[in-house]
Amino acid sequence: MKNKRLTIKSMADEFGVSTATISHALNGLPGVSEELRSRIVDYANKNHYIPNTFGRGLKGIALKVIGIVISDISNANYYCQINGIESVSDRFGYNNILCSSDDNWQTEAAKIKVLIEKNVDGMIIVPTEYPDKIAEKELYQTLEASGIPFVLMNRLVYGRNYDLVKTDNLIGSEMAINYLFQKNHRRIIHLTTDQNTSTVNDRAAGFLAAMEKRTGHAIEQDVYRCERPTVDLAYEKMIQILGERQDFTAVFAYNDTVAFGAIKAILSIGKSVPDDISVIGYDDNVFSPISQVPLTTVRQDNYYIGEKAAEILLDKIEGRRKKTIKIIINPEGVIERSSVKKLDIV
Amino acid sequence: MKNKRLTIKSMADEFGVSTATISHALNGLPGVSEELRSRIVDYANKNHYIPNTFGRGLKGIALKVIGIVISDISNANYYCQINGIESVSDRFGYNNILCSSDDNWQTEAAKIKVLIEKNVDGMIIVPTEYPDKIAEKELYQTLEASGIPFVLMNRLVYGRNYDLVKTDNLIGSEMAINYLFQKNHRRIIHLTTDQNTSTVNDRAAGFLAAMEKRTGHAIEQDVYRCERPTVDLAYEKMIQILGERQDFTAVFAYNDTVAFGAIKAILSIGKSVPDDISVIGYDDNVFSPISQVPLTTVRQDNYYIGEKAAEILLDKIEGRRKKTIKIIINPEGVIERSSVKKLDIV
DNA sequence: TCGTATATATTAAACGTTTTACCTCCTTGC
DNA sequence: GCAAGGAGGTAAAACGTTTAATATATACGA
Repeated sequence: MKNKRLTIKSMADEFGVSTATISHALNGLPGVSEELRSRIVDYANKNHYIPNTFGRGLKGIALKVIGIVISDISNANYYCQINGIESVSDRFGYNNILCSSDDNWQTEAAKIKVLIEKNVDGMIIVPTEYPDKIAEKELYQTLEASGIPFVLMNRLVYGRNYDLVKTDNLIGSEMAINYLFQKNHRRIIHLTTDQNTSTVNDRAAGFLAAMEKRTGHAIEQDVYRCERPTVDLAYEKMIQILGERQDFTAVFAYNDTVAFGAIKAILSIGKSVPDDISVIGYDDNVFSPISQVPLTTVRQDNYYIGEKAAEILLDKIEGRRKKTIKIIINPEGVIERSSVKKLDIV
Repeated sequence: MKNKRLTIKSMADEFGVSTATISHALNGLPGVSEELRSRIVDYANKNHYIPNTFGRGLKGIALKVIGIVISDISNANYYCQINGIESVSDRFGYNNILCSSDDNWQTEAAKIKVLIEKNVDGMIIVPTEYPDKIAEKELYQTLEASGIPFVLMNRLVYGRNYDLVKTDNLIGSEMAINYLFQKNHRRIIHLTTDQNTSTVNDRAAGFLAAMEKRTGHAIEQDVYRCERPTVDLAYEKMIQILGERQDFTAVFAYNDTVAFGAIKAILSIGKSVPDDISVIGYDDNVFSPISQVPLTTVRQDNYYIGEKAAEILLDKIEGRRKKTIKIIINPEGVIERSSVKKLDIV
């Protein structure tokens, strides 16, 4: 009893005309009388005709769909980026399909393959880390072989030269450190994660470079890593750090979520943020203004990043651009709230 | 120079055999010598062959894809539900495509139509409110005509009898009110939103019913609505309320995000939460434990909801279930944190 | 040696669309 | 009265895959 979907052929039978005529009528092509056309169109609407993608796709018609593969939908920042993407894809008449890789490379590879199979017209990918370099190579070869244009967002893939839109995390870190120095902090640690993404690495490298520049020597041991950037794992790591040393006055967190975990840990041992220890985050999460201690953090324009990525992708899809391009956007700066205290000069 | 994708036909030419042989080899069907099969399979792997969905789809082969249309990807709660869905769809070998309607009915209708066009095997939908009832009818007729099974999640569509998985928001509200009464609160207001979804309506109705039960009379005027459930809009509304009256001791918020806005407003006029005014939320957001005032809130098992929705959908897709089913899950209860104070008995 | 399996491969149709080339009628202008 | 052209339509191929039906060669048992 399964509802058989309306097809061009069935309508052709219904009207006693050829499939070509139905197709022409529905697509507004010449060669059909106005009278017949309107009868056909009315019938199609009344019966909720939706063209079969497979039939169309096989004819090589662009379906105007772009696939987005992000690393973690639970991260509120992506929401802005996705909005940015949607604003431009809407403008060009494209639809988006969103997949989350959950920062798992196997999931990512699977989702990308599904998108290739589904013949999306292009992809925007936030690449995850591949511990298995052969699998990574495999995936990108498949992607290239598919001929589907794609743009990387936020993170680059080491050793590969693809289109890319991201912020300059080195500069972002420098902004954070400069801000802390301005507030007279000198002993600063960086709490980040074990992931080997360019974002993580750049923010850590930026931290070390800025410390080097300011103090003449960067201390690798001041960089701490929790397994993944969650509140709970950051909390645990911070507890551990506080057990080992308390000679620092400020924590520069990899992102706001990590900062939340750090703050939770500091408060839990009876210390105050920012009176005892200052914390600065990165990303300007929606919750940062209303978190336990409203968070001072480095802000980047996520909406703009999404827009740019989509623009480049559409240029590629529609043949307006051939050469690969990398867009590196500067962070907007430090948003001041109340998690950093100005110290007296020592 | 666009990379032509590898096709069965091109491989048939390459090997000097028929397309049937290639297809059999690749699909592990009998009728091909082991020697030839392995040469073909090797060649396909080496050249990153990915079968063309359009060709397969046209043959009526299930692609094992389910479409998820949620109302708001920025809402962290959906993340758990999506995880629940993925856990079961993974188990059955299905992939997910995620779309966000942004709580906009036109967007929702557009995305659903794209999913129908793409011939997904099923959908899980968190339906938004349609001010235009004709458009709503239109959409659901199209959906039914498509023959694609779907399950509603979280919210029902008024006047329609579809498969559904949701929690009992009436009971959730009652839990919140009971908890507040236990803490000796008697004068309670409800801050919710203008949206006409079943979730909003049920939580408000639950509030009024519980108040009626406890006090003998429910006061419609104790229900306040901001336009949409965002921190900022809830903040504004709460500021306005506080300007009009301060005769209540507790606020029951529609969800945690609204609660955050309410708390922000109360603090901003120099009052304390919970010492002056208590606030209870709903949803148990990831940020609720670490918000400005750690939030006491009603918790529901979102992962389980996602799982159930996916299970029902897959039963429908694979023909194990015919009749429509509604699963109404009880909320887990109130999670106690520090935004509600126990009052002295008056 | 024949008939019969068996293994291996092919042919051709089918799925739903679009599109090119073609057909038939009717106007119109000369 | 006829050519040219337009309007309204059809036939058939093509896209990439799967699959039922069929073909061929080889091996085997009797």
